[in-house]
Order: sequence, then structure tokens, then C-alpha cells
Amino acid sequence: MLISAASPEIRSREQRRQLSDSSSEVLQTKHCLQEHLLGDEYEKSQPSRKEKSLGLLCHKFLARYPDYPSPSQKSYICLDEVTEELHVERRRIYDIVNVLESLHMVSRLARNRYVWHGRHNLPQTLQALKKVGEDNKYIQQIQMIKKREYEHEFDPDGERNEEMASSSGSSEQSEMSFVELPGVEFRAASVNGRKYKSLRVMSQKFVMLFLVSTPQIVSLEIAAKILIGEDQLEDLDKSKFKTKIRRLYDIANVLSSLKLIKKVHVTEERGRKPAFKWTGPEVLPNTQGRCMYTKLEATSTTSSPISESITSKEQCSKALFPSKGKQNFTRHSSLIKLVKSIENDRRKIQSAPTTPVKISASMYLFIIFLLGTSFPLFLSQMRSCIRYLSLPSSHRTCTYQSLPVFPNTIAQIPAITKHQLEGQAKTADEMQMKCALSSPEAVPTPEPSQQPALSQPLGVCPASHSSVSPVILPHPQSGVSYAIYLHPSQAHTVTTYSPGFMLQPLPCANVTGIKSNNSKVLNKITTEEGNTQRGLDEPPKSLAAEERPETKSETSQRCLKRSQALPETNLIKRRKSDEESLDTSLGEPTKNEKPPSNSSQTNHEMDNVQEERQNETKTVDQNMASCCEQCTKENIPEDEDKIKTKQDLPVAFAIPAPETFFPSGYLIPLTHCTHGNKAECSTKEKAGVCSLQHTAYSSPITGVIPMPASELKTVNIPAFHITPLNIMLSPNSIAAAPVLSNSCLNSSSTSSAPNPSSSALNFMLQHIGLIPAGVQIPANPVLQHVPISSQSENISHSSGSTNVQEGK
DNA sequence: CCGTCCCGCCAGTAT
DNA sequence: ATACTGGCGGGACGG
Repeated sequence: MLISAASPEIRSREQRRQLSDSSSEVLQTKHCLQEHLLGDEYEKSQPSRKEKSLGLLCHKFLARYPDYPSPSQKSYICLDEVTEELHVERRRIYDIVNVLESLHMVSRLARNRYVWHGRHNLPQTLQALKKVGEDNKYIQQIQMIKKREYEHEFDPDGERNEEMASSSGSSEQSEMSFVELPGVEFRAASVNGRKYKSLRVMSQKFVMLFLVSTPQIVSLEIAAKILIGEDQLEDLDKSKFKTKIRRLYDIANVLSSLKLIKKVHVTEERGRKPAFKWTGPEVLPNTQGRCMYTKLEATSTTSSPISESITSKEQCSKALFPSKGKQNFTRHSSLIKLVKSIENDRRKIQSAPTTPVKISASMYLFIIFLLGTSFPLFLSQMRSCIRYLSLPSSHRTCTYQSLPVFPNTIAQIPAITKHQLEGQAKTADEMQMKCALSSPEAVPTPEPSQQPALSQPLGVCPASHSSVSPVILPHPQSGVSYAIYLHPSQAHTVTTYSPGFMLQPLPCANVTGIKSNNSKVLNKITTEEGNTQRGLDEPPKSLAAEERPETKSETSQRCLKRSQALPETNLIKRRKSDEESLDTSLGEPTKNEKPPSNSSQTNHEMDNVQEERQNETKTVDQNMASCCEQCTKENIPEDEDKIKTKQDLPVAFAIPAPETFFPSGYLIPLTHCTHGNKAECSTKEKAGVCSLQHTAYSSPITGVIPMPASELKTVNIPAFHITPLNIMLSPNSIAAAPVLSNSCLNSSSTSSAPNPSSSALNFMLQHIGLIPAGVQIPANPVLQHVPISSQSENISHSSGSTNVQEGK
């Protein structure tokens, strides 16, 4: 950790070392304790199968790069180096890189070379994938498969092909396409002529399934069937199915490492089946025109873009990302150069005197959520705000980027938050940057390298929407900024903010029923809920019938070769069990030190806790005063608790509000956000931030899982002061106003309403330096209106006897 | 026994 | 031709 101050390289290296060390240490310890015979044998214990797992490897890989790399310092990935340093065969790295590429976390630059993007693109990617998934009618396909299986129970006939053909056939476009992101640089470089059947596409589709289905749980079986069904029109043979499953495991492993999914089991009449549950960031529903994505023909080798839908989407994306408008390139040096020059241009723009950073630096902080509003409107509102704030006209330069930014940023917050909570390490630069942002001296003369941090991640697109529109308005006179949470209906009123407009704290009474506002959403949920889970399974039967001999001559050879390999010792086996026991004894606090491999159980615990917490919070007093009181004492959600123990941080909190009420607006004075206070923010912040960011590697499952809340609750806290070191986490919350306060450090809220407000606030606060980077106000999963305990764990309603169990 | 999934062959591509 | 990619599936490991 101490080393974290050193160069990123050293740090990451160290990190890796620790990781492996700790894991091996643990193993050795166990051995000492339980190994009866074989004294030294275990020392040179060959890496057990598990130690070689793709998941672990992926963790190591990920540990080398920051989740949110600062745009200024692009990290490149050299496969040779990686393979050497991680001691793995190249082949394995490809597996990892391929799925990362599918998420646009990396993109291929050239042979042997990739660029690391980190999770910056994740929100857009997921949104795009979700959109595509919807377009592909995956939901229907899933249902069809289930239905068919059910029918097959009785008459294993073969009319399924027709159904399948009709369904998947209708979406021929889904053949072999790879979802691209308009904003992803160099993405095109990865699109070479090679057949695109790959893991990449598979990975994307797999993710789509999660994003599309309501309980976000997908069984391998269904995933495999759907993926197969799409590829070839139905020639399901058993071996193909098996292969598909195998691939899915590969993908699932890296997705798990990314903490986007976790393994669960779906139990039904047939018994329990492996499945995976989405644990990644909630993806906001797409709104027409907001989502920009392009599908590229897999086999396309041309340098010209092949977009199937050159519609408003396209245009929109082009308008938003003029410099990124390029679509698809083959790997060609000239093209790469072009890209570079474009990038340089962009950099120049970003380095312009005035940038979003400055905006925040000058304390003209504001966040506008125009959820449910059209983008153009958003833009205009943004402009008016900017105008009002008397920002230098030069801002218009960055308007291009900064404007679209917000929505996008918001979307990213959940991921960021989660990530940070998990204690992932950050690069020193990143930390510095954050500190700098809040420090007075840095503000006046923003360094080019710093600015991108704010503007770039934001540079991409889709607007999010929610029923609540939090707004943070600067109040020059008093030097205090206010965060205002407005009901959508009021949003316009505020955004057209005029100098004379004075925001006033509103009494709790002045609330609006959120439920009714979200009725649409809720309805959707309830209707979708329950039909997503699969029903039966018995693919082999039908598949076997069609099985065709596809044997390869070389198979026999392989067998021989493999048989030569010496079987591993029993030692390894034993170790496994030892490892298990030890892990359990480790307890939560040490989680961050644990090796990534096994954490399902931990997760399980967590979920339980969360449930408890939810119940707990439910009972929390509904009125403000008492709420605050309580907050300070108890009701500290598990998550926060963990964070506290893990990072020694002040806990965040959210104040629960009456379920049926939603404050139509309230103000949160951001006292420290004034011009003169930057210094204090920065100093305190620095300490906080830095310490936070140095958190050691944490186990994959240790992260905070967004809790589903059944109701939206918010609080009206007119006069809280936000202090740098205080964080407020509203675990589930959304609208739960992210309120920070020294006196009120608690949390409890259980709100859950599609409202990125907390995210946005987090983001802003973090960038302003009010909140340590490692902390955040958890954003709330959007459509998770499922009854408290049910979340996605309870799929029972859907297929009656389906049931999900956590862990392996 | 069976769910996982490591391993590495080897075909297809890029240089 | 050589090196890089990555589809693929046998069969070993772990529970």
C-alpha cells in the first residue's frame, strides 16, 4: 500500500505480488496446520488447478491496470509482457482480452498490443448491449426455449426448429455482429477480417442476456442455446452445445472477475443448474435516440463503416462525437495515425483554458439530470445554465464534450462507486489528479493532464433518466451551493433557473408521491417479473438425435499427448479443502486481502446482511428528525460497515424518508464548495482520498452490492453541511439524497427508485474533492423494484419452483 | 458421478 | 515463412 505512492507500475507489480503471495501463503499455512505427512512436499506444490484458473489469472491481469485510468496516461497492454509477467500461456491472455474487448475495456491497437480503457466505457457498452439485446428479442427467445423444453418433456418432437427459426431467423442481423461503441477509440482496430464468431461476440451476447432478462439471472444452458440458435439455424448437436457451455464458462470467469456477474444456482424440478447473476451496474433503460451503437458485420474487412441502422442513432452519435465518428477500420497504420491525430486534436480541446474542471473548481457546480427529457432539451438547458453562470464563452468549446458528459457520467457512477468501494487500487496519478482538483493552486492553472479526467470519461453519451431531477446550483452570494432534488415536473422550472430564483428548503410535507410517478416503471417490473426464469432442461435428448459425426482425425493424437501428462498429486486436492476452511475463518475484515478465487460464500453472507438491513431500514422512522438521530447511532448498513472496517472511513449515510413521499425539492448546502474553501477540501481530501485509494486488492465478491430497494425514500435535509471527509452513502438509494454531514453519519435508506442522482452527486463531489474517491453514494439499481427479499434471488414466482442459490 | 474448465493442438490471419 | 490469434474439445480436477 505504501508503495502505491510510487509509480503505477511498481504498485501494480507489487499488487500482483501480494496477491499471489497472500494466496500461496494462505495455502501454505493451511498445509502446516493440516498436512500430516508430506512435510516439504507442499512447498513446491505445483499450482493446483484452481491457481491456474482463468478467473484468478484475470484478476491478476486486471490488477495491473486501474479500473478508471486517467485519460492522460494511456496504458498499453503488451501481450508479451503480460504473458511473461503473469506466467501464463498466451492463449489464456487472449481469452481474457477478448472478453474485455467485448466490453470495450480494451481495444486492440495492433498485433500484440492493446489499449487499456478500463471501465470508462462500461456504462455505454452495457447500455448499447442492452439495447441490442432488446432488439434481438432475447426475452422472447428465452421464453421460447423454456417453453419448448417444457413441451419436450412430453413429446420430444422436432418442431422446435420451426419455432426457433422463426424467432431467431427474424433477427438475422444478430448473426455475427459485434456491438461497437461510437466513442471507443481504436475500437475499430480490433475489427479485422477474422471471422467474428469469437468469444467477443459470444461475450456480448451473454451480457445482453443478463441485461435483458428481469431477474438478471441467466443459466448457462439457456445462454448456450440462445447463442447456438443464433449462429446456425439450428443444428444443435450435443458436442456443439458442450463446447458452447465451455466457452461460456470462460467468459463467465472473466465477467466474474470483473464483478459483473456471479455464480448462482437455479434450482428447479430437475435439480440445480449453474447460472449466473448479474451483479454489475444497473443499466438504465434506453430511450430512443439516446443509445448510440453500431453494429458491424463480423466479416467486414472494409475500412468503410457498415452500420446497419444509419438512422437517428447514427446521426446522433456523430453529432455527439464528431471526432469519434469514425466507424470501423482495419488494422492499418495510416488509419491508426489518423486516429492519433484526431486524438491529439481532442486533447488540445480538452486542454483549453476552460474545461469542466474549471467549472467545478470555480465552484459553479451543478448537475442536471434531465431524466426523461430529450437530449436536445438537455443541451439547451445545460447551455442556459452555463450562460447563467457566466462561464467564459470558451466553455462552448468544451460544451461539445462536457455537455453530453453528464448523463453519461451519471450512468457511470454506479460502476465507479462500486469499484471504489471495493477498494481497488488506483494509480498514483489518478489520486493526485483528484487531489489537485480540489486544491486551489491547481485550479487556476489546470494542467492538461488533469482536465481530461473530468471531461473525457464524460465525453460519451447516453443520457440517463429518472423521475427525479437533482440539481446542484451554485449560490454565489452566499458562497454555498445547493443540491436540489426535484420532481421531474419541476425540473424544467429549475433548470430555467434565473438569478432571481431563490431556492428554499422545502418542508417534508412538500413532497410528491414517487410511486405514482414511477408507476410506469413499476408496472413494467411487475409484469416482467416472474417469467424470466427457465423452466426445464433436457437438451441432450433432442440434441443427441441430431448429433452428427464430426470427429477429427487428430483427436487420437491429442489423447496420447495428454495422457502423457502426469496427473497432479493428491496433495493439491487436499490443499483445496484446506484453503476453503481457512478462508471461512478469515472473516470479513480481511477480505480485501484474500485471493480472488473464492468468495461466493462471503457474498452470500453479504446478501443476507443486506436483506436484514433492508428490513431494518424499513422500520426506520419516517420522519426526518428521528431519522437523523437514528442515523448517527445505528442503521449503518452492512456495506458501509464493511467499508468502514476495511478502509477506516467515515461512513456514509442516507436518510430514509416516508415511503410514499418524495421531497419535491430540497437543498443541500455545499458549504465547502465555495471558492475560498478549496484548500481545506483539498488537504483533507488528499488524505482521505489517498488513503482510500490505496486500499489493497479486495476479493472479487467483497464489493458492495447494490441493494434493491422496494420503495423510494428520500429525505429532506435542508441544512446539512457537507464536509470533505464525510461521505454519505445511501446504499440503495437513489433519490435518497446524498447528504453528507458530520453529525449525521449513517445510512439506512432503502430507497430505490430509478434515480442516478446519488451517482451524479457522488461523481461531482468526488471530483470537487468533497468526497474521497473511494467512497460513494451508492446508486440505486433502477428497476429493482422487486420486494425486498426477493431481488433477483427469488425467482420462485417465475417458474414456480425455480430457486436461486448463491455460491458455487 | 458430474460440473468445471485447463491445456494446448492446430487452423486461420497478419506480417 | 513465421508469429499471432483464437476455435475447439479432450479429459483432468474438485466436490
